[in-house]
Amino acid sequence: MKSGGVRARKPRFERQLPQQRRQALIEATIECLKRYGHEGLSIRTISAQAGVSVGLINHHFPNKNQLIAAAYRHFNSELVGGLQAAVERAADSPRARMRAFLEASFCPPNLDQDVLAVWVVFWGLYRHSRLIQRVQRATYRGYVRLLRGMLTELLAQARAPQRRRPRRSSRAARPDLRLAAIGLTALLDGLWLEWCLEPGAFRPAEAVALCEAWVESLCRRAARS
Amino acid sequence: MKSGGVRARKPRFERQLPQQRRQALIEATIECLKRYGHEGLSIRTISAQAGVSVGLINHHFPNKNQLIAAAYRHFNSELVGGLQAAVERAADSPRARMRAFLEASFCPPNLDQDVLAVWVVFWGLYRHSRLIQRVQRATYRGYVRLLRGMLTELLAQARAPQRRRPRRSSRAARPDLRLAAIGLTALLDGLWLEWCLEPGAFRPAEAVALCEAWVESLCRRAARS
DNA sequence: CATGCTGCTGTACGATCGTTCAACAACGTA
DNA sequence: TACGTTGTTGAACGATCGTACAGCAGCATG
Repeated sequence: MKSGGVRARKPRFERQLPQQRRQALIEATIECLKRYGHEGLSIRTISAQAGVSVGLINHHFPNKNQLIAAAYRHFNSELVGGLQAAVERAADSPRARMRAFLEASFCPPNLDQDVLAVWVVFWGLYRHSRLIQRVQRATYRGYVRLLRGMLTELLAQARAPQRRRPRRSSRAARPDLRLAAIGLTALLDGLWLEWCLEPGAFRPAEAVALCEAWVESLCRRAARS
Repeated sequence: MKSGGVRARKPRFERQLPQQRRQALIEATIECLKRYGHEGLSIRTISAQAGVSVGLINHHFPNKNQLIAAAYRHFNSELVGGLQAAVERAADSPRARMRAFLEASFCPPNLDQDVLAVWVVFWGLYRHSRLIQRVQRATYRGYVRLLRGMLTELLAQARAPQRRRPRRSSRAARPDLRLAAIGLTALLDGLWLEWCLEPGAFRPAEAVALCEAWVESLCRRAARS
């Protein structure tokens, strides 16, 4: 019994600001995806996870698909934001920034079997949901920009010591460099996928080493003009 | 009117052997996955696609999950079988066999957006279905054996010209070779994924070239003992 | 303490899901 | 032609889905 004679009746629910509640529902959605996969994507499962009633979701989101799209947007921007923060936290050298990027890619919370499971469910929705496609395009752009920015930094530095004035516009990368960039992305994604599927096969540091070796050979080729 | 006075009444359905019907249902399942994604995985959608009634599926399969697992098994073995056939069709040189493997990997019917969509749905089921996990383990083994076989062939040939008798057991590959094999798988899968997501980004032949360059540098390192 | 706004609850509804099963009918066989 | 086997149909069942909505109740305000 507390605070004198005042009735200590516990409220049956707590009102929250729409913004906070929306965020909680988004996080509950992702948690359900981690736990139950595609079957976790039901209004009742999500509302139970969030500790609210079934009706609340449609009070904050026009329909289920909008909630899922919002969760996808959140999940994407968490990834890109985390990588970007890691890069900005690193030293100023282009090589150190690339290393920070790679290490963040092969670290929790990104390197996680549950996280892969969530991605896979979202990818499964991609083909048949315009909402998901829109979110994908919007966030993937940030990822590509981040990675491409680091690569051009690196290549500019690799070329610089040899000749002061560039022979061509630096925007038009030579075809093998374009291919090498494509290969780096593929290697990165492939290693990430492989580790999540079979975490015992290799250590994260080894994945970083493989990617760095690729980048290094790329720089050597660039230096050879 | 045909064949004289005999009633030409069209039968309402055609009886088929269980084996044939099962196969037809499996193919209808995959077709539904290509068309409708995860939402295509319903008894009614699949039976409509196969042109049969809703009850027939449970006559040939104990339940829906068993049908899906059978479809997954079929899909997997089609992939591995196709790759294996391409390898065996190739010339006898290890390098030619590897090239055939890579070219088959970056060709229809494997290199297809619809096919990726089907894979993604299956992967989404993986975590929460023991049936799918069992099928995955059984078929993935064949894929790994095929790829590893070609790599050991290649490396054995690369080492042979230099020293006749191997210094160590050829089974215990040196750590960087093991890593390189992991990297090749990642590069292969990553490029495949990337192409399916964005078919315009590069040509299949370029993907083959990237993988072959990786294999070549791997052979060079092996030759250096 | 009374009032109003609105976040929130929870029942209800129609649609669709996987599965069951009794009846039907195609087709080999006698 | 009649029969028996069995592949096949399709209605029906209970469960669960997403959504709607009328009313409850938390909390700031006066």
